[in-house]
Amino acid sequence: MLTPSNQYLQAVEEINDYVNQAKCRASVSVNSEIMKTNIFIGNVIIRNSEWGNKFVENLSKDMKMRFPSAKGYSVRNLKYMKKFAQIFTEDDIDEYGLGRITWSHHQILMSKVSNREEYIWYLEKTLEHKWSVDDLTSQVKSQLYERQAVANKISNFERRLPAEQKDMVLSTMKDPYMFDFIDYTEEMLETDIENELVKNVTSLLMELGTGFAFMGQQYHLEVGGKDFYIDLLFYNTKLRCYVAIDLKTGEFKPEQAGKMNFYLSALDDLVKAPEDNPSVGLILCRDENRTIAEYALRDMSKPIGVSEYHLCTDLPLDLKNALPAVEDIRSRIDMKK
DNA sequence: CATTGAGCTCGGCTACACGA
DNA sequence: TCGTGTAGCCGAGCTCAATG
Repeated sequence: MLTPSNQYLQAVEEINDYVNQAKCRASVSVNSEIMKTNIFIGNVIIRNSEWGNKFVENLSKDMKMRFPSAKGYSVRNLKYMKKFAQIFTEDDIDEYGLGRITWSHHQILMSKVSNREEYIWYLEKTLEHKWSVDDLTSQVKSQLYERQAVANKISNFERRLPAEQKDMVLSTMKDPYMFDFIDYTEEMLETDIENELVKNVTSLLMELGTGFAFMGQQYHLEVGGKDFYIDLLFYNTKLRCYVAIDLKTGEFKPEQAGKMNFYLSALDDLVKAPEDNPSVGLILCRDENRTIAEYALRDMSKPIGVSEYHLCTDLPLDLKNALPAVEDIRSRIDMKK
């Protein structure tokens, strides 16, 4: 076989890119037409349905009779169309790229998100991170919007990071973080929680957000002949910087900010490459005292943020009591044997 | 060819809203 | 107040494409 020349490979690549883009444009345009149709049907429903006239139910039956092979005329779906038309107009399809996510994504957003701004925020995140319907469902359930977009986060990023990095870091940071994937018991120490997080590193990275790569647990730094260890160290490929995480089981204490400041100085000197952005620190605690945290961060020279994290046991007490105990379930299983 | 995952549609259950 | 309509939530089952 002939060795393909660079020019040949380039030509193949060029065609490949064009075809892929064309496929993508075609599916977006087909999907946009579906959205357009859904808004149209939705508007017809809005105009005609009155309380008690069973318009949606009858329409569903008739459409199914007229188009026996067509799907999507269930009562439930017609109601989604009605809701869709109440939220968006035809012009919004292009403006917000409504055709770039599937109807199932829209169903999730319609059923779980009440305000339009939040809806559009999730839509943009879905496109950005290429979330599947299930990904989107779990992100909406974890109230990502409240935690990431509207949360009043505690940090000194505003003053300690260059403008172009600041916004990206702030939009990456969450408050609180949800570590509900680990099995928490009351007697667990910081290191136990940390070990559990590392054990479930896939879930941890998912919760931290896109671009995070795990560098190590108890990351070793040697300064002035002494050993120091960073709880968890990550590199974020989008932010192009190291992210050091310090995990605390109690409430936030001011000295933790000083310690983090020291770690970040060491990290910037010893590990950071010249082309990397300044390293960022994140102190995670069970309870953030906003006033203390804001004071403590004010005079730190390095960019540091403070967030709370929640574990699965942070359930309201009455809910916790309503759940059966492990022994309870076990005894019932034994009974069945 | 079997398996797996994503997307899609549907129906059951339930709580709430409406109006006679 | 009560019967009926509406909407939300969740799981089942299906298709289709990718993968080994």
